[in-house]
Amino acid sequence: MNLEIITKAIASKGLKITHQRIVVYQALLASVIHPTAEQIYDQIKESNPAISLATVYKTLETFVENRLINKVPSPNGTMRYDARTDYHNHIYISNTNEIMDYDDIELKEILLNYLKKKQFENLNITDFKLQIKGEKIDPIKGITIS
Amino acid sequence: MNLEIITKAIASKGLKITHQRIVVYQALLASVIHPTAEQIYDQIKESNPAISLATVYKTLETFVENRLINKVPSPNGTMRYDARTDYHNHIYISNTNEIMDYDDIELKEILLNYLKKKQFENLNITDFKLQIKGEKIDPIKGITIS
DNA sequence: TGATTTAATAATAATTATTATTATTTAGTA
DNA sequence: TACTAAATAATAATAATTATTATTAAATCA
Repeated sequence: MNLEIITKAIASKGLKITHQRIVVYQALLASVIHPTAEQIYDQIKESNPAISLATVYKTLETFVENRLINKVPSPNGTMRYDARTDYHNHIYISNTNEIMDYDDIELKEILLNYLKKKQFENLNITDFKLQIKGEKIDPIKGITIS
Repeated sequence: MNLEIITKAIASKGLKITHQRIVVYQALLASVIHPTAEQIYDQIKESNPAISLATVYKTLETFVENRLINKVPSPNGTMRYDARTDYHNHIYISNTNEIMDYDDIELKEILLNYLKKKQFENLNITDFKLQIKGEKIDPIKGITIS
């Protein structure tokens, strides 16, 4: 991923460009599983052994506060992180513990339409998404993927 | 809530009827906020000071394993519990930290239709729900409810 | 550019939420 | 009623996350 894009994204939120932030953001952008803070830490520590786990947590929280990334609660209770901030949905895969993105403009339209039609008294809707839960099937053996 | 219904529900899963289980299940059924284990513990301990927090956790987990109740991950990372097992959606209210049920047959139909139409390769969908996030509005003052 | 200021980080302690352990108690059943 | 397996209380342990503080680095500005 382009380093310039990364530094610009961080700077655009008025945040200082630091090596740690670049590395954490880069790792999150490169991941497709919606990693935990610890998974990001494990991934970056080989090439950056000086970065501490607490810094990873702090950095991620800073990004979330500045709406550069999103937090995703997962069914097993640990927080996951998502570099995407545009509209999309998630599929939680229970047998691999992955969280995958699910994109479909049609779905977004359907949901927007639906919510517009309905009345929600005294409630200001700030977000909505279809949460799909499923299990990956090994096409040969059936559902046995760990 | 009817004690007989509660004991029957517990027994229907082949679980022993204990005072602790009755009290925990009763408290969950009576709650509309989708409480945490600790909130249930706080609520029941006045009339049942001998029940320990660990028992509340254990009891809830037993209920979840036996599909008598459901676990609901929340945006702030702590687990919430839900006595309902029939199809319904949730609205997470960020300014009060409540989780509310949202029921609509039409929505269920829309989503079922949609998912049936789409192809998900190598994925067995086990659950889906619309996750709505919002904030309660004080009709007089605007959004200021804590 | 170099000094200064302010924010960020590393190291680690502390906290919170949850799970595990084990001795004791209890529910279901013979 | 007594037996046996399961459940509970008390508490220790663990996992995930947050707080603290001394140190370091980035941005500002003279």
